[in-house]
Amino acid sequence: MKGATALKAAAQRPPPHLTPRSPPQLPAVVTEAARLLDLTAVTRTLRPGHELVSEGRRCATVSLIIEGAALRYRILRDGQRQILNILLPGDFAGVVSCRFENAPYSIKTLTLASVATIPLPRLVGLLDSHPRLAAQLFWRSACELTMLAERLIAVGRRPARERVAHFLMELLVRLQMVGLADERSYRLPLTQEMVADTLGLSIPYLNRILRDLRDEGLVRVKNQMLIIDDLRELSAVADFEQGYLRPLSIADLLRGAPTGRPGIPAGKDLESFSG
Amino acid sequence: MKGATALKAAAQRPPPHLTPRSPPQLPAVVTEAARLLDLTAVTRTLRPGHELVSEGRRCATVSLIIEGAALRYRILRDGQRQILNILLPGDFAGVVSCRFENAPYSIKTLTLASVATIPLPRLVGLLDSHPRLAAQLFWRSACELTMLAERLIAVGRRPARERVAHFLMELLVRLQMVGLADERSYRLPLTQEMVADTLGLSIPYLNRILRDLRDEGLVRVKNQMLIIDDLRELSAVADFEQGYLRPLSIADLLRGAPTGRPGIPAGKDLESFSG
DNA sequence: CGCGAAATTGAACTCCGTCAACATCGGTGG
DNA sequence: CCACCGATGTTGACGGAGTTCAATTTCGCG
Repeated sequence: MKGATALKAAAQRPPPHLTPRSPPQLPAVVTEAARLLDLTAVTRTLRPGHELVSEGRRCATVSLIIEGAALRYRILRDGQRQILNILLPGDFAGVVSCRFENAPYSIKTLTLASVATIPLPRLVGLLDSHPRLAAQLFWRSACELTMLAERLIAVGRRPARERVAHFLMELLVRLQMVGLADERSYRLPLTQEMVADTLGLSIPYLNRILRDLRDEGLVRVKNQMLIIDDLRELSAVADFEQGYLRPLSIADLLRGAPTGRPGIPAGKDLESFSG
Repeated sequence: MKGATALKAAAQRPPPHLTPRSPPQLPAVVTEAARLLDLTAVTRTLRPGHELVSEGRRCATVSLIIEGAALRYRILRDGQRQILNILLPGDFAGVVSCRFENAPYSIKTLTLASVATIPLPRLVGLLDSHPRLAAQLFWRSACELTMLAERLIAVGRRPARERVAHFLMELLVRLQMVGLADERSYRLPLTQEMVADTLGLSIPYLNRILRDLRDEGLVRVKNQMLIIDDLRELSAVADFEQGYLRPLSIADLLRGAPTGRPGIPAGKDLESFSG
């Protein structure tokens, strides 16, 4: 699982967790950034629960998630937890945290995961020597900001029910984009506690909402599979507009208008980075 | 107010609104990014309420805030508003929105403001030709993400009172960093409605919290001046750690440990970008 | 089979939103 | 200089969305 070829290998091997329905593809990972990292990063396989970044400590590396998922979160003084985002294949962990003397957040693998880790000084060097990488990462950050903002909107102003529906829809689209979800279902390795901590809700209330949605025939959870029975309705309940997950290609930024349909984000950019 | 020298001029001229107490300084703005933008951007003076970015429309320019303040927000289907962040001098507006066919948010000037606007294609070109600019903007985005994340934590898991205190503290530090606040007071051109929409609270409840804080001798609002009477206590109530507003210098990222104290962020980087 | 984690449900409670009225303030026109 | 007016600030009463606490069940896994 170590070595410089792990990135490419990952694109051909089925992820052990977050098992895909369709042929296991990791589209976003095959890009300039990933290729460059590939040359200098050390790829490891980590068990679930491995702490990639520890709040309060210096974070000196950045990791690209190749397979599996991770959570970025903060524990408050009263013990409550706020999960900030869910990292999927193609996302970076540690970019945020490494800018501070003390990492403001923790990042922990949710599943068995393989990650490519690069020392911070080396990343800085890469940015210096590969201008296009820096620009790509910059533009990617805009998408990451969008996802966070959308979460803030949901937590700040959406009622709990809408919030849950929105979250489930976002996860569907994000997982679809990395080939880990089919048309209307995906594997959800999240406990209800995690979902509650993501959405700023209590566990019992989240559970009730989930039951309501199930009773109304919108979604079901079987094992860890989430099945959306009424996509249209769930999307309506969620007030979900998937546009914010579909950035224009960087090439399109050069023109006044986009070339192709924005629905297909050219599959060229990486996903997002966190931590 | 137009022309290529406006940026430098701004550093010597007192901002008409957001009046500074100490000598009017705009430290963060004097950097590589600002200098480069200076060459190609058009600097304008905008009245309060001018919409820099309109939700749902294509955003084809990015603007650097030189003087004044702006708000980035979303209006929900039921008419509610969530303010995502407050843009201060040194912040960019539109970086996020311009990545999408339809801008996901609106940005509106809060005060009289002067902004340097650059067409998106030109910015893309600059990133291409000036690698260090891209890297700087990339690292800046990490700070922007941190601020958003911190807001999400507050809205998701902090009780209203703590949330308000935290917000007031954050504003204090941010304004101090651009020379617009003194030791424990600043001018706050925000209505209570805006603060409520920032923190996901209702106006009456926010008002009550403000009254409580005032009755307890923690803060006062006179005219539009916010005066913190008990900084220690407010900070404690807020569970406020200002570290997340003080990134390491990019130079420090090259080493395992920082060179100077992180409390002084080398004053070299730009602030944040939004929209 | 048995154990700990996670899911589920109920009941009581409370933080915070909604609604509505009123006060205050800055500006504007007479 | 005063009357007026819309926007903002302030307060009270009430209700409800969501939390807390606690118990029970189910599930995953050894």
